[in-house]
Amino acid sequence: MDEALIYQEIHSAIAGRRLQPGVRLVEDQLAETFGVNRMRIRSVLRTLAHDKVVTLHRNRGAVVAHPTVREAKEVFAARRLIEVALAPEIVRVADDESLARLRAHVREERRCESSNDRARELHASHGFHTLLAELVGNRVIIAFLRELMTRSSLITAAYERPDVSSCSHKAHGELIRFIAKRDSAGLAGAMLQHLQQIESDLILVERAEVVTDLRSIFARR
Amino acid sequence: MDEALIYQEIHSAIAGRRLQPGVRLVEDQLAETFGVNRMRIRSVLRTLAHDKVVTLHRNRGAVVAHPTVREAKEVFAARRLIEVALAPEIVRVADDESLARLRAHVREERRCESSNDRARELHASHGFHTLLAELVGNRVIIAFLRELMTRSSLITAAYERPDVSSCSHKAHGELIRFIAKRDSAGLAGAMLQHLQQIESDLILVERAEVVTDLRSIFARR
DNA sequence: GATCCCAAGATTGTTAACAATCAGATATCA
DNA sequence: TGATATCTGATTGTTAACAATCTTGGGATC
Repeated sequence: MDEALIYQEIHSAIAGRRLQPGVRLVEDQLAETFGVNRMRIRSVLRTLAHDKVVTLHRNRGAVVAHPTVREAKEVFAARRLIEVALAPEIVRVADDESLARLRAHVREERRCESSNDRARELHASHGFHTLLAELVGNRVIIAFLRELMTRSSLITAAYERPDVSSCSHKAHGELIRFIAKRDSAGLAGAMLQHLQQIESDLILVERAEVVTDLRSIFARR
Repeated sequence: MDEALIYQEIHSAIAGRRLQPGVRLVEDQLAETFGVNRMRIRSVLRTLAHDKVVTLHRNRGAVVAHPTVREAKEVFAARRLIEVALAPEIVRVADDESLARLRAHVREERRCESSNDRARELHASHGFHTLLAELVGNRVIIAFLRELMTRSSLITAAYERPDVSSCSHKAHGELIRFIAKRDSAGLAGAMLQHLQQIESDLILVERAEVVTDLRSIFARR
């Protein structure tokens, strides 16, 4: 199995919430799972760590990254900066075909939302933001935004409210309407509001480390 | 020697133009140079490749990356997008101490320019742009900008005009004046112009591969 | 009953040897 | 001479074994 494929596989498992923040990634297990040598896995884990998707602890292996509150805020600030700045570019390049692609994507989002699979729903929602960058076509920006979306997935997994009610496809529909009107200022404003809404749907408060040591919990009794 | 240090060392050698685009990076040589096992080097080279600082060719090793013209244009477009969007943030956070740091940096740039060491001059100039991001303090943005500056170094090394006459410290002085006036629109405009100037100082035309096979050149005679 | 200590097992980190591949040199033939 | 095939050395890719380190569980001690 190719190294790039293993990277993709683990990456999408994390972005798709099949691996939650904090989960340990044991080299031997992964090596056996993908039928490759342990060295391949080590190399992939290094790369993922460089992307802030996993965290490496010396002599103690890799875990799925658990973003700090500060990191979460910085990621969202970066998204606001870049995605809002992208608005004029999007309006500039968007043609009828682009609009059709965007609308098709929102329909897909609605389907995912009604499927009651939160991970799938979020994946579709994030795909919309990446798609906007893809329309502009700058691969550097696309790569940045992909990274930010992956990290957003981790952030959501770590800090999501229990009582979520996102409906981001509605916000996305509004964005499309501004693009169709070629209103870049309106698009920028709506994008800013949308991103602020997403962030405010989180509980960005540092929690105490999840205690796995049951003994210390029940010691009092 | 720590792996992070080796990464830093090679990275700064490339960013500082001591290693030109296209230069081969032989694992054994690097391993001996840094007094470590070859595996360490392999791992570092993978990471550098992921950063687009080196290019890996299967079974043929690593070379210092030689950005394409398209890549160069995309990097500059990304810089315009991000650095211009950063203007309001910079004006918002900049205090007297920030201005002092910026002015000190420009003085350093002037010294470097008079030293007639083009690599050192460029390094100082790039440092100014990174410093602006550092003032804002968002580590995600700082990382993005660092990456963009490194890639800009490679682009300059590959596509610089022979008759350079940058004087970027003058443009930087102008930026500082806008910051001092708290004029974020002016800062944004000046930044855009500055970045366009830098790009137009390059010759962004794809060249034929440098021919190392002298025989094919002199075959006609 | 709580705390400390130590050993065993599990896991990661490192190394050196071997295999596969490529580039350049040499040999072969028209 | 020029084109093609083959060989050789250099370099990269892979593997398995070994070393170092951490975690866990049990027992000794207070």
